[in-house]
Amino acid sequence: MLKQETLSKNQQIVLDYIEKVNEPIKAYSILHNVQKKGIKAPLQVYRALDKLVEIGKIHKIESKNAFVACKNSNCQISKATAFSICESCEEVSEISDSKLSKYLKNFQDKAGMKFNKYNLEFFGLCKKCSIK
Amino acid sequence: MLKQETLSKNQQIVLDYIEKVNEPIKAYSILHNVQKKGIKAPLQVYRALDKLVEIGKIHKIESKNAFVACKNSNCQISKATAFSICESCEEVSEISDSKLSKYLKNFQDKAGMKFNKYNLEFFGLCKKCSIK
DNA sequence: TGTTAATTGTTATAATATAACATTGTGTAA
DNA sequence: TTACACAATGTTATATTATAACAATTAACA
Ligand SMILES: [Zn+2]
Ligand SMILES: [Zn+2]
Ligand SMILES: [Zn+2]
Ligand SMILES: [Zn+2]
Repeated sequence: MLKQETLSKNQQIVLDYIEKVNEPIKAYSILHNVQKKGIKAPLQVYRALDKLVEIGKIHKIESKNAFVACKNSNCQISKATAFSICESCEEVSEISDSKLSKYLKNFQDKAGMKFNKYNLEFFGLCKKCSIK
Repeated sequence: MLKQETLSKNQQIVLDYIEKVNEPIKAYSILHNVQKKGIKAPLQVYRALDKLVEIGKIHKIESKNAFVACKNSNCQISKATAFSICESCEEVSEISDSKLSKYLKNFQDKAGMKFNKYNLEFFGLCKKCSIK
């Protein structure tokens, strides 16, 4: 079987919504907002989320248990993600920095262990919030 | 009031247990294991965990919702953490690499945003598992 | 077309975490 | 010492996040 190139109905509904809101959103919030489209149960949302994460269309912000659309055409496999998170207004943005990703992809620990995947979450104050 | 230098009873019980098991452990698993010490409710565990994270005695492994004792005397404030996680055996270890931490502490995003805190989780196969 | 795997639908439940409120302990200063 | 402020505790209930189990349907392929 070939790798799917089109999303299934529920996957598309969930992705459309996540792309529309354009900020990290939680699973049950997605559920409430797509019920009019016929998705009724948490599992339908979680299954779509799992697949969308797997194919790199969305990422999970682990520290928030929230999901956000990928903004970086380079990370379609979702194996190398970095985010900045404002501790005041909660704004999250995906970092796309080739130097950083190169550095991290090549990182080895002291035992020589290499990694095929990483997730990095930075916390600080965004521009808006640091002026206040 | 001076900053506390001794842990409270529940904080000490929880920390003792986490240090003893020496691997990431989940809150409810901690609860089950410290009930004989008089801790009866989830909140008692979560409150201790919150404090221990805050003072850097333990860290939360976000991708696993688990807690692990700090192995790195340099990160007592818990603001710069990095872990390696084996995708096969689930082994987790804290990375202490001054080059890496220096690089990340000084990282700025393209908008010039600087960060006072980060958490990095690497995934791969540990030495044992990559031989198999 | 028959076969396999992916997706869906549905109900129930597990696992993780916090709200709310009353009580007790502990350090500090008048 | 006593009174105050704050940290920590105890307790019950509930909120939030996520998965188990199983039946039915749909899509891709040989
Ligand atoms: Zn991305
Ligand atoms: Zn902000
Ligand atoms: Zn540490
Ligand atoms: Zn391993």
